Amino acid sequence: MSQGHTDVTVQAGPLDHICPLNELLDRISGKWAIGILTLVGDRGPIRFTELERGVRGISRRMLTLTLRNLERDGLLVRTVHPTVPPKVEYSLTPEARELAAILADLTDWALRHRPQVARARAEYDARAQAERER
Amino acid sequence: MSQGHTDVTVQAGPLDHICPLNELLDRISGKWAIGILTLVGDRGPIRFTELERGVRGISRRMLTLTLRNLERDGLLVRTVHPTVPPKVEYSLTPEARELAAILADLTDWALRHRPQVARARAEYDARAQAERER
DNA sequence: CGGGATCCGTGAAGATACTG
DNA sequence: CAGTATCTTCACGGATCCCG
Repeated sequence: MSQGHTDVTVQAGPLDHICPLNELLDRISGKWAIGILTLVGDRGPIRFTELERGVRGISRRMLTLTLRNLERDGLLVRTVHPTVPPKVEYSLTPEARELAAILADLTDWALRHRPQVARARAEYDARAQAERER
Repeated sequence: MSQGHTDVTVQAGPLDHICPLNELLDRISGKWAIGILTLVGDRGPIRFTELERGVRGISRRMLTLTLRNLERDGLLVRTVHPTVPPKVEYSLTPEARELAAILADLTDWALRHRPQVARARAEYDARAQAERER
């Protein structure tokens, strides 16, 4: 599964900080991109306000910015219906649908391992605390 | 690694819907976590300096910080060999191995779609430019 | 309704120097 | 070798107001 994928080390060309890992990170990092992609994937074509309600805690500004970036990268399609009041819908491009599937796996992983991670964190903090008191 | 606290209500209620998505993001966001997990997964037990060379562009400080966070979350195991000079090796925990497989899929996606994303970005920027000049 | 513009705080990340 | 310690910078993201 993790067989054929690329080497992170990429044999030392001086230009190789163009590593695709960082490009990927620029795409899905930020607090909101994954959540938005997931939601758009689940709810099909979805309106701005629906997204705003669906992604808990996001501000109008960050929703707009994240949508623009995803659109710019060719992951989202923005469709404007010239009605009044305006109606704008967002949907995934085919490539983004592939990505959304992987992100679903990620979310699944997070769900399954949530308790273990919480426990590990508590133990680590407890040990760190104990050492500080020695 | 979330910054400005969205600070959800302290009360436990129906509004307490803190989806695991954000927890996941805290875990793998940051510029370096994915790269490190991938590299540790590929190279098995790996030493600090090897990581420093393998992850291009990372500073000593950020490597340390990211390693500590991953260890704290129970994704990495840090093994100290009390030799001289010191030797420290990092390896994945079983849960992290699952995660690394998914991250490999992600990296794969990034590789496969790199050209399309670049093209989409160029087109978007061109259109934006054209509009600004109208 | 679906944004854009602006101001601002804060944490992520860089640079540099030192250490057991 | 494998880290700490400090200082600084920067851009992410929140809050607020405005607009077609």
